[in-house]
Amino acid sequence: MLPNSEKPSSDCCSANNKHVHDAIVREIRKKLPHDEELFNLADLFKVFGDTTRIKILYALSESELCVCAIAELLKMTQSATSHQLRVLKDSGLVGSRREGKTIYYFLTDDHVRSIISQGYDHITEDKETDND
Amino acid sequence: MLPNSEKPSSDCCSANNKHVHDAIVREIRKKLPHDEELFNLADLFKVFGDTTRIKILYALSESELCVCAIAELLKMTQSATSHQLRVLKDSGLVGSRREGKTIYYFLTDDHVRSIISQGYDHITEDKETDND
DNA sequence: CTTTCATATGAAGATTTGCTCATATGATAA
DNA sequence: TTATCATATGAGCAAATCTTCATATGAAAG
Repeated sequence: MLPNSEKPSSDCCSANNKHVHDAIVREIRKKLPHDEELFNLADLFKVFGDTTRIKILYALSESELCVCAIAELLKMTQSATSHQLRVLKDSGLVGSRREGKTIYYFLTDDHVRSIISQGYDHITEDKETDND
Repeated sequence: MLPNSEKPSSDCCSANNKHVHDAIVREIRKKLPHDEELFNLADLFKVFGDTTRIKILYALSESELCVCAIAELLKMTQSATSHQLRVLKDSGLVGSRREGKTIYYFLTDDHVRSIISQGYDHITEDKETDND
């Protein structure tokens, strides 16, 4: 939290009063990560932001799987599955391993499990925030 | 992990061999959360999957802020900011509080901080997974 | 080599998303 | 009440996204 002297003031936003919260804005801007990092962060979460991919990640957290098993699990085309696996692999969340003609996918680290787990905690808490 | 008897077999996917991994698929399907939960989970992460919203969440993790302060911080329109705040509020990640004409937004719980923090950990690890 | 099988990929179409613009709402001041 | 200020919201457009279809690649079997 910011020191008291910089607490938001209620008269704000009119052209001549804009400087009132300029101080706070500057203060917070200093603390924000750089745009590139924020962009990468958003990009990472974007990967989690799709039901198909979440399902794949969940499945892979149980066992490594070949593409056709995943496709069958998702009841989706092999093609669609493969496209999504590419997204997951590009993001570094999953890796792959060849065994003959088959290619197995697996989670590369435990961040995936913990991120999903935190998200799961959030949605399973039925906490209503009725601030209107 | 699945018991050894259910480990993926390398001959899979041909029409007559499909049953080979049917057992694994069934096993994993039992362990997956219901579609609705997975959908909600993806929806939650979708909220984090945008640079603007990540920036807002990061900012609010420092201090509650009024809309115009956030808009100024993001160098974005008041309208665009307000639209995104609505998304954040609908997802339950932020709440709002009125003080005169001004409306202050704030984080509703610490899941936001921990989820972002986990994501940040992931992207700042320069771990190359070169499994092709 | 040729065929088959498991997977990958490019193009295309439908849907979703994030911003802008104009306007609405709701609280305060005059 | 009327004017003003902070914020909210609906419509519309451009860009991103996800799936399908057709086809390409690459390994193993014949």
